[in-house]
Amino acid sequence: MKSLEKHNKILTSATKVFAKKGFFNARISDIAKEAKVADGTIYLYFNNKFDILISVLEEEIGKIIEQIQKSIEKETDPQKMLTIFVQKHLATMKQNRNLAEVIHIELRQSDKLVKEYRNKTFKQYINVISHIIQRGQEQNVYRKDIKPGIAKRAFFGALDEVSRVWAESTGSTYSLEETTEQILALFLNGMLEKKA
Amino acid sequence: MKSLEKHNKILTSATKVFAKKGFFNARISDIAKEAKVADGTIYLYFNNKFDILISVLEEEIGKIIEQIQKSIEKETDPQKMLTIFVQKHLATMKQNRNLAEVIHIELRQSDKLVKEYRNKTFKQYINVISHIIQRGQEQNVYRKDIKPGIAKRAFFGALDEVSRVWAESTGSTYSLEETTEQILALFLNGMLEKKA
Amino acid sequence: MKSLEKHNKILTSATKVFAKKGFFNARISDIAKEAKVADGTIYLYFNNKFDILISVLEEEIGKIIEQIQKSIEKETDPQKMLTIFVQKHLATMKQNRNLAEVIHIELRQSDKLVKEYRNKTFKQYINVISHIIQRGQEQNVYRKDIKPGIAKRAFFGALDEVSRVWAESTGSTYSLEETTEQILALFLNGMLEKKA
Amino acid sequence: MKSLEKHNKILTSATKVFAKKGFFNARISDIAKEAKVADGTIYLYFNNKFDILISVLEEEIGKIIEQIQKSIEKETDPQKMLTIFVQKHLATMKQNRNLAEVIHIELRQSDKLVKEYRNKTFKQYINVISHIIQRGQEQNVYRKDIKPGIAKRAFFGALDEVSRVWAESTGSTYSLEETTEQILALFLNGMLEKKA
DNA sequence: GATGAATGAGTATTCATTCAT
DNA sequence: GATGAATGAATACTCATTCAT
Repeated sequence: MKSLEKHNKILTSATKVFAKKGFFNARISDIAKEAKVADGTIYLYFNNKFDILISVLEEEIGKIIEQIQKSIEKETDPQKMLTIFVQKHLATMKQNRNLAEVIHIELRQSDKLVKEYRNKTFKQYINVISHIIQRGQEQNVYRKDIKPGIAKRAFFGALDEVSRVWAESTGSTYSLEETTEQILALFLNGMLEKKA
Repeated sequence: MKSLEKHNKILTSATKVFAKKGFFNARISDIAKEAKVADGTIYLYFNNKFDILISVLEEEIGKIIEQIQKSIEKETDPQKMLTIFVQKHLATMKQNRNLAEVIHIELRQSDKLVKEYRNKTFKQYINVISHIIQRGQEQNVYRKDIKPGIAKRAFFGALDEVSRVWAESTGSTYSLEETTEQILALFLNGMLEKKA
Repeated sequence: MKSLEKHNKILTSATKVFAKKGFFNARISDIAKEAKVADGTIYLYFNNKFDILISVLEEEIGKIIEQIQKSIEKETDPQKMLTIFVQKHLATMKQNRNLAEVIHIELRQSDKLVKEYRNKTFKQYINVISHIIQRGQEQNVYRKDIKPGIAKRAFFGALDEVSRVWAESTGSTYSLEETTEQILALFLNGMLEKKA
Repeated sequence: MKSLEKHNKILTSATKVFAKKGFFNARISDIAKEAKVADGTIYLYFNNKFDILISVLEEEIGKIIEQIQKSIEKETDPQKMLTIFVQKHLATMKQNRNLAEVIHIELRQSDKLVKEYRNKTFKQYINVISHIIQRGQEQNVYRKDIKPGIAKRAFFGALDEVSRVWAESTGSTYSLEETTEQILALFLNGMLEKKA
């Protein structure tokens, strides 16, 4: 049974096709061709077209979320945790353009199942940010008047939008290091010039 | 003119339907029913289904962008400009749930025409932010090491994500005033506790 | 709205196609072509392929059953009633070959819905026979040891099988009059030579 | 031979599945699962799905026909022959529900090959009846005005319909003995009360 | 202008059949 | 012989779009 190998091959192919055409414009035959299998073979591994999308979200994004969460758990210093979070998130998005595109586009779908997924696994990811902020506030590193519930969304939104440029642009853009540094500078110190 | 009235009625209905079902799951007959016209009537005002979406983006979002830009142009103080931008943006998104939903979801579409629109009108909107930052930097209000090209995206991303909560949530969330204040505090002063 | 006309046209065409190919081998496009409408048009009048079959059974057979029942209700003499029943049944079956074929073939389907129909409307038809027999027994016309519940089935089965020949055969067969006479003779007098 | 055993196992399983779901709704995998073999194994014993159906008709029904024909051949008295025919036919149908169901349903198929089979083997079976009647007429046991060509069909149709009840019903029905007796009484003596 | 019945291109999915192991 | 993963042809059904009224 070479099942797992083919399962992953289809998932990668689907990610590629979804990234290029979007879920609704993607054809099962496109994915099959990309994965070099017959159309029917796809249905040996997935229940239907939508199941493929959900699997991409669950499995592929799931892996990323897990990785990032793990690398943060080792740290205790909020500053370091936040830095790692930004670095890892942006690095992953820059690395895997197809997956980044799918996250940017398909995760927004108004479909009930997609929303369900978003509300389950994804919020968990965003909450990592608020936990870091809370810990930082307890340690008097972060300002107490910052509300973690709002800040976590602002922070994630910023990362998400910033990384979208990589997925959609073709030419050269800001580098990973530069972007990481700027985001951290922005959120940690703000834009205001410190008055003497 | 009766025509314009119907044109707008269809556009509003389409926005509502797109918000609820998403573009691909929306049926022309859904929009027709919502607008209380016959299916065929829609084709007297729009070329095709996609044209309706583009029109929603162009006209409805266009109006908003124009309004916000106008109210900012009157100001010269970067701090006030930024404050107005945040207030207006969030207020509009909270006011018009349907449109907010369409912006959140459909503006991400991988479709070529949608991307084209985004690259044209939308970037113009985002650039309002970078212009404000640049002006602030010239006036020594904002830090010079902040790169407006990255900051504008981070800023917009934050606003976008923060406002998404209103579109998708059913229960009570953070208020408009609270959110506006927090976003400004975050981006202007950063999260770091100012050491004495 | 020329709805009813087209509805019937599709129903007749479907009956013809079902008769020729059987339900499962019939293609929607076959029916559409036969009815000279587009494939999609069929779905304006029927929910799905199966609904067409059920409609043929319900509407077309329904009409026949109704007709036969009416012409019997006018009579009170069991002998005349039975004669009319046999005549009408066989005449109808000989007249409309396509419908006869569909009744013979598709009414046997193991499908749940078909069974449901059979159990509802069809039994009602068969029970006409047992009622006639009962009345005849009360009037001392028919033998009391005949059980109407079995006899009604034997009677119907005989008619059904006898009429199948017309639907399936291409050459000449027994005439309507001949067959009617024989069936009546058989069931009324039996095959046994009356001993003096 | 192990092969023959498996051949029969598949045939029995197919009969069961066909009886339950009907030929078109039956899946090869259903039959394979029922027979506890792999899907591919079936194709070592049969050419295709349709071949299985034909084989069920040919082999399974063939055996029954042969048995009944044999038990009749021993007799010379038309009355006894007819009695045996009815007894055996009904007994077999009541005994083997699955096969009875397949005969009732699938033998009606409009498929060319099925029709061919019916026209070949099956008519031979029905003709047993007409031969008995003819013999009875020669011996002055049966009335001369009965046309064996029509009567054989009426007779078979009656048996067929009467036995269908057993295949489809779940509750209690008329017993085998009762039904046999009634059918014979009906066809031999008719329904008419003998006037003194 | 407005209607909505009619159109027919387009596609996800099924499942009989094959064949490498 | 036996397996069951892989194949890909086949088709019911949908829905954007048209056009006669």
